[in-house]
Amino acid sequence: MSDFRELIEMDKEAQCPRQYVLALTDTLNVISGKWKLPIVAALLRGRNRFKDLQENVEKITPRMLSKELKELEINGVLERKVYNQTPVLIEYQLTASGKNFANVIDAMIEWGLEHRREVMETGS
Amino acid sequence: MSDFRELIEMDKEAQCPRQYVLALTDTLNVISGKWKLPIVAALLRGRNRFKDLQENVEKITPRMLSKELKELEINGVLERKVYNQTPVLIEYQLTASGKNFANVIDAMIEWGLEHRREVMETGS
DNA sequence: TAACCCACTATACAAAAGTATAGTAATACT
DNA sequence: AGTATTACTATACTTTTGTATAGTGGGTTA
Repeated sequence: MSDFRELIEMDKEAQCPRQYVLALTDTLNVISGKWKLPIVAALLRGRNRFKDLQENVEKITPRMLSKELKELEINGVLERKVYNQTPVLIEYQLTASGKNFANVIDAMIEWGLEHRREVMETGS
Repeated sequence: MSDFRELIEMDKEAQCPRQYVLALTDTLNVISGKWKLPIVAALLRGRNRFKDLQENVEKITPRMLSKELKELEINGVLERKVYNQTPVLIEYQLTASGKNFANVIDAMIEWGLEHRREVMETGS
């Protein structure tokens, strides 16, 4: 049985263990806001230069892109790599964790699809 | 192979299918903001009256609780049930979809735990 | 040497989200 | 009659988040 479901079966008065709350908070840091998820998705699909991201994440301004990339870097989701060629090449690459985030996106998509089926059926 | 990973393997220039985007958006509607996830978590653990939620979701004001419950109801995540007893009893119960949301929370906790292990190891 | 591309940064502003505090309406309890 | 409980609502405010628009600095190309 999974982590959280296990918890649900526990004593109703018990608190959620601190490490689970921290883990959830970390995950929310990658999801929260308008842009982080689209950026991570774009990087999963291989667009990794600043300009590529500007083009592929619809209507994001350079200010927001810059800001979000910094936060994702701080949170260990991606790495900024500078290649000292001429012209200089800067790439944003997902870390191992960043790549694993596909699992979360997947769970989200699956829930969303199933939810739509449910809503259809029950007519709410 | 999972929905999204499958996509990553596809043509890099292809767009994300619309239904996946919609599904993701639905899921984000349950996650976004400061309070929805704690409320859903509390309901999964069985606290389902307004007052219970006020006590169990730390520091939420009645205004926010009311607002979030309405949105979650509109999105088909929970149902508001009025029992015409005296005194009247009002319960908020997760729908089937709402209960399934434990899967997403689970994926999030798992990613968060694994991410912390990764960050420890690589020392970033 | 002028225009162009890349990768941003700066400033000001607008909109969305959340907080603080108080109040309401229905019923029950003493 | 007065206090308590449940389930909220109303108003005003602050904070956070995101937008618009312009500009910078290094290099490259014509």
